[in-house]
Amino acid sequence: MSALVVYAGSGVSGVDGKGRTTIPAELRDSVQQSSGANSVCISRHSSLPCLIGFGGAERLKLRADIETQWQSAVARGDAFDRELAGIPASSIFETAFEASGRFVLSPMLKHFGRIDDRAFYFGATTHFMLWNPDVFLKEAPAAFEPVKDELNYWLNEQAKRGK
Amino acid sequence: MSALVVYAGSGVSGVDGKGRTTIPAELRDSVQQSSGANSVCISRHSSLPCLIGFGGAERLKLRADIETQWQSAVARGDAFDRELAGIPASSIFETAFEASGRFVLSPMLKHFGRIDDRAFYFGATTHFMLWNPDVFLKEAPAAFEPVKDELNYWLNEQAKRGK
DNA sequence: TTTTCATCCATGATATCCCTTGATATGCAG
DNA sequence: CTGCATATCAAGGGATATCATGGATGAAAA
Repeated sequence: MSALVVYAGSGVSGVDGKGRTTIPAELRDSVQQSSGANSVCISRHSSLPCLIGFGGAERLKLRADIETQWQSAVARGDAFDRELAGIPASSIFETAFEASGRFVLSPMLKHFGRIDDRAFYFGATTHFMLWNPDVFLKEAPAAFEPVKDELNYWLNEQAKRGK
Repeated sequence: MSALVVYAGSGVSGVDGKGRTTIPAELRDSVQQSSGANSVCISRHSSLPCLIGFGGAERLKLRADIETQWQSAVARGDAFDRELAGIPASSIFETAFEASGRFVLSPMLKHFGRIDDRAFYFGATTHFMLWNPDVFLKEAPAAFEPVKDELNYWLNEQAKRGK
């Protein structure tokens, strides 16, 4: 484990009545390499109405980063509240996914990620994001403009194949 | 791997019903030398209706760069948004090609690159470009004028050989 | 018992791999 | 230079694996 991986690729996946959703294959491979197992970490985004996901190595990295921030703050003589800094990472949920890449989105994650019956997955190099497609098109910041093109492509494809 | 190479040479290659296309031999050698493997990165161009390509493992380098930037930002006490920094690299697609140099252009890349049943490849030193021949002749900026001559040469050759 | 939840199996559609083929390029001997 | 054998090229086709998803099974909780 602990390999440096790249999260890339995108796709729209369904979310069924049980909250089950499938991570697109390309992203799933990255998550597996990062975790060394069939396990994915999902977390609320700190400011945007979406979820973020990554493998186990990234989670450990977040922990290590806090130590680094603390040490360099001390070295500069700045204040750094390690307790506060650790709170965001505490809402990361790690769940197992089956061989097919499918896992259960808890009702709470669905709530905070505003996920309904479809999820738009896309890699962002160091992690991946999970949006409600409608919310993404309407509310994602300008920096995501090229990714909106991708989503529109997928929605078009799905429409062509009859829903 | 990771050698400094020059992408040069040009050619027109077919794109079959499965989206399969062959990188011309000369360019393929550069890609192999650059990546040390049978892997190529393809990406949308940021402003032109074409695709750009280069050796594989480039994405991994971008990820490593982001980590480096993050670390030095932390050391200086600066802010660094790792999430946003990862977005541009997310639209680079890495794919393996077979020994013959053939790989699959995903439907999405075909869409954004406006590729139909033929692809015009040409080296541009630091990378190579991939155009729909018709689009290239009609819409490429003036700077590509000399390259248009090359394309016309290839199209002439193909016409002579029937088809 | 009834419900809940995770694991396992089933399925149709699609993509990936590998072998083949015809055309062209290259090397070498006569 | 000519002729032939070999290597390499681009492209086609088909068996097989993988994808995403729907549903069934079975164990533990309510």
